[in-house]
Amino acid sequence: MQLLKLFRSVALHQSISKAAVRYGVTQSAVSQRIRQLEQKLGVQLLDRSVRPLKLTAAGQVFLEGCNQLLEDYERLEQRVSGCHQLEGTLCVEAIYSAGIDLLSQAKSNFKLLHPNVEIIIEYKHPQHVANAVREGRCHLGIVSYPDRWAHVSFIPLREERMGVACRPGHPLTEKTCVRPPQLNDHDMVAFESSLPVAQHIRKYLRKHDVNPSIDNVFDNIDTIKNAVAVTDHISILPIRMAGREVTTGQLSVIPLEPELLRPIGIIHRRHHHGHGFAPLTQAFVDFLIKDSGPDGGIAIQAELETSSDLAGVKV
Amino acid sequence: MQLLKLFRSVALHQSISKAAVRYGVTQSAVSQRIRQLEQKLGVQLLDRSVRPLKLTAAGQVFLEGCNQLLEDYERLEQRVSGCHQLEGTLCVEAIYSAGIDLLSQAKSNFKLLHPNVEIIIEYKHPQHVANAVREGRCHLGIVSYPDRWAHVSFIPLREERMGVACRPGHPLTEKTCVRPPQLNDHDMVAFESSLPVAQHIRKYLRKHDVNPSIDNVFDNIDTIKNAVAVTDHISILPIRMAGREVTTGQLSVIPLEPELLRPIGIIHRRHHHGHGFAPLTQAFVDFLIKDSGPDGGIAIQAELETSSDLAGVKV
DNA sequence: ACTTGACATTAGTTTTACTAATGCTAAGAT
DNA sequence: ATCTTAGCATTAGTAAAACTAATGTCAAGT
Repeated sequence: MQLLKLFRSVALHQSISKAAVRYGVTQSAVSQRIRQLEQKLGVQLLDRSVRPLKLTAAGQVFLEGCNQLLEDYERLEQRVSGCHQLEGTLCVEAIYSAGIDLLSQAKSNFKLLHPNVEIIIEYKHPQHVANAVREGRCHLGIVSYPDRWAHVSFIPLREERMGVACRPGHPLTEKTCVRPPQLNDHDMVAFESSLPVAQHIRKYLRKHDVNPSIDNVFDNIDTIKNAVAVTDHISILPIRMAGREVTTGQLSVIPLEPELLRPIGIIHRRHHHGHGFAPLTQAFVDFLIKDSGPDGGIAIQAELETSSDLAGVKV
Repeated sequence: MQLLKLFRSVALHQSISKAAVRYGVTQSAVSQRIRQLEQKLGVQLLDRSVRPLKLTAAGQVFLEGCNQLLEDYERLEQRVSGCHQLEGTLCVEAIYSAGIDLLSQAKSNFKLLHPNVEIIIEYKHPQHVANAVREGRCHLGIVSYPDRWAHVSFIPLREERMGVACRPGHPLTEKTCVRPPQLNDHDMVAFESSLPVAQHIRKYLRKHDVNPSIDNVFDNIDTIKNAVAVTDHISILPIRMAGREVTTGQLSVIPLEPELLRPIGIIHRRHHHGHGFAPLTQAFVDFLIKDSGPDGGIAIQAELETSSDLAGVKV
């Protein structure tokens, strides 16, 4: 079953390494497992001689079968488990920037399904979120940049594409995408430098040999958006985060090229020797994973995988 | 997938230990695995408070689903693998008593499916079969009493119920079954004492405190049947082995009670680190397993399990 | 031709599955 | 009612499978 899901993931992404990220394991592990599957079936499923890899004829047939089987199995699981009506209280802490749109919607949808569940969400500085998770003061955390948080497990949710924000009518808006050199020509506002996202952006800029003048730093995305909207300054932020302001005409956002991705995921206390999540927590994690549809990041697309299949990476 | 097959096996046998035998693992392993499945689903599948155990409501639903899924998967496997037309030569050695009826039929049926395959079957003394397998002089061996053959793997096929054979009209034929004490009243012919089956029977007799007079021993079941048919002697042999003689009225066979079972199985060289059977060998093993329907022994019934699922026991 | 991203491969480690031994309990026997 | 037996659970220890980290190889883009 697990193996079928993995294969489906590889097929959908047309990539072994992407599937590996999705499942929180190494590329090597997926490679070996798929190879095993092929051996057992006695057929080549993937054509690895082209990039990106594609399915062989047998692989396509098998993919269809997988989809059917996995769907059937999920249905069976539901039927057998009998819809346990969940109740209880769940505490989640999230970084403001990633969490607010992701979670407020998820929260209300989840409560529609399980009316007796109370969900408490608090928005904090990344470090506070990680601490709260580590010390057991909340069940789950929503953060970016998994590798920064030690002693907790990480479940990837999505990767958000970053773009350049500026006021409408700004000279940059004539471009369809922005390349790093162009950033030198404009003043910027940026995230406060202790935030992981700021470090990530700095690394990107250094890599592409640009050194824009940073006029102001803020620890809060709303302030940044505000500053950009009322001045000629530009800023780099997750494209999706400015969605509302773009539709109301307050901001313009142009994609960066080459693309810069910001991984978002769930962190939780490591659970050992078979003690997984509490049922409520598990259900919410599953919900978030299904909910986090395609975005700038990992195309989760039709993959309706659940967290029980996804190994929490130890970081 | 494997797990679903295991559950199905437990459900069909209404027994964890039977399923364990079927899959060549310990009762403990099956117990743990089923428990795991139940935990993952969050439901009780088996009602263990009664003997023999029975399925809970959820278990029955799940069983149906399993059957459907496994069937679909098998179909998919076939479709994807594309019916490889097998060819080559397969050497099998078998003990005379167990093999002759089992194999001659299997051989012709198998050759119907794979006309380009040559199957060579030789009938030998048990020790010779084991040696041939161990030394790689043949691909497979058919023997009884798995635990006697060291350094090879064993795949269980069936367990044959033993009975008392005598000439028609013999006083014993009035009974519907024979209990050990009654054996004391008649002279016997027996298997040659080096044969595993002879040792097994002796153990049974000792356990039930009978000590019948054994007049003659033979290393050959046909000679025994002959001797029984033309004298007042009785003998203990696998019921199924006298099938033809019973229908033609040459012999009578009455079941022993409590029952005495003789396990029959396939032995083969142990394969390590992932190197399984050659495709042809694998196919024939699968064929034998499906072929060996219900008998006096393990009720394989509707279980269409294949050998790739069955672990070869190391003995 | 060179670089890069993506997959394969290998050796070593962690995790999972299994065994062997023992304990417990329902069903049938005395 | 008490005893026996067959069958499942449980445990600690071991074997096997899965995974990681590091390195090698090759297709596609610069």
